Amino acid sequence: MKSEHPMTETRSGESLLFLTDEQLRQGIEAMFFAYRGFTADPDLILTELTYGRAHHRAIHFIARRPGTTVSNLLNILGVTKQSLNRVLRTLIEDGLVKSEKGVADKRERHLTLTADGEALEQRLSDAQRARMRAAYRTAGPSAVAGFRQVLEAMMDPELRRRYNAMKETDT
Amino acid sequence: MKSEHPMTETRSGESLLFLTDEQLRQGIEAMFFAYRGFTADPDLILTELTYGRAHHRAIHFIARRPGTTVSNLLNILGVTKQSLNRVLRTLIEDGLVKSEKGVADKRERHLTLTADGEALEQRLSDAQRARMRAAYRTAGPSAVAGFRQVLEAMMDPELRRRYNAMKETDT
DNA sequence: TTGGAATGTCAACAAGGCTGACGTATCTTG
DNA sequence: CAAGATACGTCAGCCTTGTTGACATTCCAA
Repeated sequence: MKSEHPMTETRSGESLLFLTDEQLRQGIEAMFFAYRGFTADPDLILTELTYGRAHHRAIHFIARRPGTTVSNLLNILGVTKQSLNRVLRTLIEDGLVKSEKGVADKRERHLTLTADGEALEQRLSDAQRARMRAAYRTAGPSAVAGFRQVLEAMMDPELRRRYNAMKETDT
Repeated sequence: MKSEHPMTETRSGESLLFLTDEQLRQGIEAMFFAYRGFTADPDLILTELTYGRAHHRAIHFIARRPGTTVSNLLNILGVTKQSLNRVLRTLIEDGLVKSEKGVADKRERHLTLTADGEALEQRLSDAQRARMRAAYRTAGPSAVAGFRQVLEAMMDPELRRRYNAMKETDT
């Protein structure tokens, strides 16, 4: 079970090299280390404001879908409403997010960023995009395409659906 | 600033499409959603054992580097020794990890998995690899190469160094 | 009019980060 | 050999962010 020759090829010329346990393990570690880098820059900004990643996530998706409802946000973020509510409350108190009763359905709360909220969102996403941009530049366009394909294939179906819905409906 | 034509090409035929803010934002969201999938399967197993991701990370890197020291693990994981120690203590108490005084340097503790620890490590990494393998199959070999390139470019230099060191020295 | 959906909120708890302070072996170096 | 540095463990306390459970309010829709 230990060392099947790594250069084994199948009939159709499709390499199996990248499916060895060792290759998969390297992919796993790459995800682990890369995710640390992915969050490192925004985290610095958030810490100095005594916010956390949860605040960032809320701000990100409110920015992406201005006027979104609480329950929609709950579905995207995959946390309990109590957890989200704690974060939203501080953001609203601090004047970064505005919560407005729905017009069609007055039970719903529609969330939007205030001017201050947008300013912070810009700071955070600029920081995060800078690293992403550098990585994209280093790796090149075709690597980026592959990167996106693998990530998408790794998502749970329901989240993949949401992810693609987010892409399609352009703001 | 809003809608530069997305198909703009530069002199060398290098597409800038993948560097637009919108493309970068999609990459950011892809990372977010994919990481959820990435951790979902091991999390299920861990929860039923009343362990968390912190335990998984420790187990993973001890498995990868049997006999590694506490301080090496601290550097890889990027947490405080108090935090790591809390996790290690439970793993040792539960008989999954063995901690032994160093021979050359008796201050050091060398960590290895017990048979039970290896069994759990197998369960966890099988679950995580299954999803990774499926994603790799779906996306194909060249996508996988790109995936790895972008992730590596996204890491902090110090972590990239550790990541590559981990690859080179084959167990 | 009534059931259920959407939302908010209180309380209590746990995991897993963090800092700070200390203690104890054990190396290493002057 | 003495003194300082290093590796590790641990106690205490704090924070964020997740959880469950219970309950109130508002309002849509059948």
